[in-house]
Amino acid sequence: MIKAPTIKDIAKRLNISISTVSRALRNASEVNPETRQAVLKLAEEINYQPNQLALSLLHKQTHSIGVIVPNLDYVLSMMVKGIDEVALEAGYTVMVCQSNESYGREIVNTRRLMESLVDGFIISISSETKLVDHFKKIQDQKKPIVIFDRLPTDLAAPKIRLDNEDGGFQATQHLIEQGYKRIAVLAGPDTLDISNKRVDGYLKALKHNNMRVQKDLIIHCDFDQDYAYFATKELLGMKKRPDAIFTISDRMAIGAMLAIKEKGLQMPNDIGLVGFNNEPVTKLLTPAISSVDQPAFEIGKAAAKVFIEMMNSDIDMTSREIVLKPKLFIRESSQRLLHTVVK
Amino acid sequence: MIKAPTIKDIAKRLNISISTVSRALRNASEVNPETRQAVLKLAEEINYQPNQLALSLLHKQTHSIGVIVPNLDYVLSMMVKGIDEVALEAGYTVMVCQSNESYGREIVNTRRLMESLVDGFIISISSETKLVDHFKKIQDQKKPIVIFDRLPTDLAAPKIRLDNEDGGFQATQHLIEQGYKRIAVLAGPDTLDISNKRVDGYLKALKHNNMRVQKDLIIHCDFDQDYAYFATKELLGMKKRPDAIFTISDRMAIGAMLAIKEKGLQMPNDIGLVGFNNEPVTKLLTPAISSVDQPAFEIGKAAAKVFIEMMNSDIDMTSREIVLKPKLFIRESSQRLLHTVVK
DNA sequence: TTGTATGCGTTATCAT
DNA sequence: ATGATAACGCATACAA
Repeated sequence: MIKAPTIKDIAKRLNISISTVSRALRNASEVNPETRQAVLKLAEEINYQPNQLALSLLHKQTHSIGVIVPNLDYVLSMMVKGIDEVALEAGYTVMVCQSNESYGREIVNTRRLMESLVDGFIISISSETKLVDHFKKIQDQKKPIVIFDRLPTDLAAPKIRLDNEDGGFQATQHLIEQGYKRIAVLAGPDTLDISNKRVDGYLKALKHNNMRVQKDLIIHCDFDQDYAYFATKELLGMKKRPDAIFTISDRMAIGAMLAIKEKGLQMPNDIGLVGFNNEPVTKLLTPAISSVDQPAFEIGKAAAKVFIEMMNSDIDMTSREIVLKPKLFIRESSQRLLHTVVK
Repeated sequence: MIKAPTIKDIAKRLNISISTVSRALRNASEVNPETRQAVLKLAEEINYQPNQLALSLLHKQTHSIGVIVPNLDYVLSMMVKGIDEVALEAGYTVMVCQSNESYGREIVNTRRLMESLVDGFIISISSETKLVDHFKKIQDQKKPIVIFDRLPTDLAAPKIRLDNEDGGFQATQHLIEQGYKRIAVLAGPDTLDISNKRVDGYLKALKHNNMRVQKDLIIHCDFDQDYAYFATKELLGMKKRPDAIFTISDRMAIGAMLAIKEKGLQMPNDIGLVGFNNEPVTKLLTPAISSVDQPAFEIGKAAAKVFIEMMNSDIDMTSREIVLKPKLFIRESSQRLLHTVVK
């Protein structure tokens, strides 16, 4: 390992002081033009790169953001892309760590990022995470945290999220308008707010239409496709089976779809199906699956913008909450009326 | 911003020297047990965290790896997961940056990561990248680079990759065995080795079966689904249209599939289709698409392992090349014989 | 057992 | 216009 050249090396070879070199390099204050030229030339020659570690130590800033996400599925990777976009623009480098939906892993990631380098965090929590002490420790060190997508309870930090309740409402309302009467919902883990909010929207839609809520049509399970498959099999085995299913992710919708096909039921006539996330795959399946689209890229961008703002100002933003609207894309799996009922 | 506590603070409050504090904290050498207890207690109390920046500056190591990928699609995000797994285990933090298939962006990412923090790089190049000067600069600074997935020409670095030629061969050989006679290939950008190698495999299979190569059945286009769609439309408009298509990604296979369906052709009878990557979606489509699976997670793990090895030893590994084997998954889109011909 | 001094690479302050 | 020096937080060789 040959040591990278430093200003000291330049100073030595040019027989001038390191302060002069430093100044010449940064075009600061008064430096003899000839001296500067010489410095610049030599720097170029030996491929001098300032040591950012030293600078960071000096300025107590690394210009990097730690992003912790539970996974890198379609939606989250779009969100990360959004974060990346804005961060890069603002001169920040993004470090992405996956918690793999594990609380322990999330703690490790947090510590590693925290210990070392980042100026702050943009976080979407794992499905296992209930306690947020590891995040509070970050804040104890006065580093900013922005929360996006999945919200923990009990953390004073700006939040950027989808209007999940509205998403659940739109999906359910649509199914109701299509004449479905017994609508089941495959919800995710009940530890997650995105899960619960979408169910809230579902409940709200039922209420809005004076429909009765049936507890046994609300299934909490993992986000996993397989879980959804088995849960759907159960649902379809009921004496009075549901005639529509709203799943809070497209992965789950696919699991449900497999179970439905296996049972020999036709979508949308025998049963309706609406997913969530609007993954590209929904368009490609037969039948194409209706799905609630979320502006993932925009959510990521918004999160990064708030982060940058926090870094650049001292005003308290912990109560800031930005809510973006979802949009339902109606496809074959749920459209059994040619003309949607307009109310 | 309240300043984070340092050993200096501890030393001051305990009226001892910072070196003693330092030693007590790290259980190093001889320290009076009482002194140590006091230090540990206070450190705990004020939530002391060592400043890794200072340590990094001292040791010239950050224990972080810069990973640059063109995007975070299914395969690459699996690979990154593999890298993450091994890196975490070895005490490294992974910084992921996306180049978005842009040469310029890749340079920026490289510089940012390089300038600041990482001990080395694990890289898959963008489709635009032809020159690798920005990578050579890294090596000039004696930081290790491991290349995975997509290989640049002209860079002396260990490489972990799929046997792409074998993948292309398997796919084509299978189509031939199914009796397809005019097999087209939708190749990716001809700047990418993964693209060219898969085509090489295609050519090899044709030759192996004494079939004639037809230049106009080899189409180079973007990895994009839309490009594949239009390219397929062209192919199907030919006087003597192909009776099978091998696409070097599943995204492209989907584009091809849409064009095929639009034309009213049936898979696998009228036309066969084989994709690449074995994305989960291939199983779900109608018909399910045959696809060449790559051990993405394993490739990522292997890349990280080599990286760690490079960090821990001085032996030259630049000529090391690890090649993992793909595996064809045969599904409806290409299987028109009930029993595969065994040769 | 503990303290002092130096260095990691850089910038900023104060002299010269 | 330029140089010397302190400081950032820590580890360590050396001195006591």
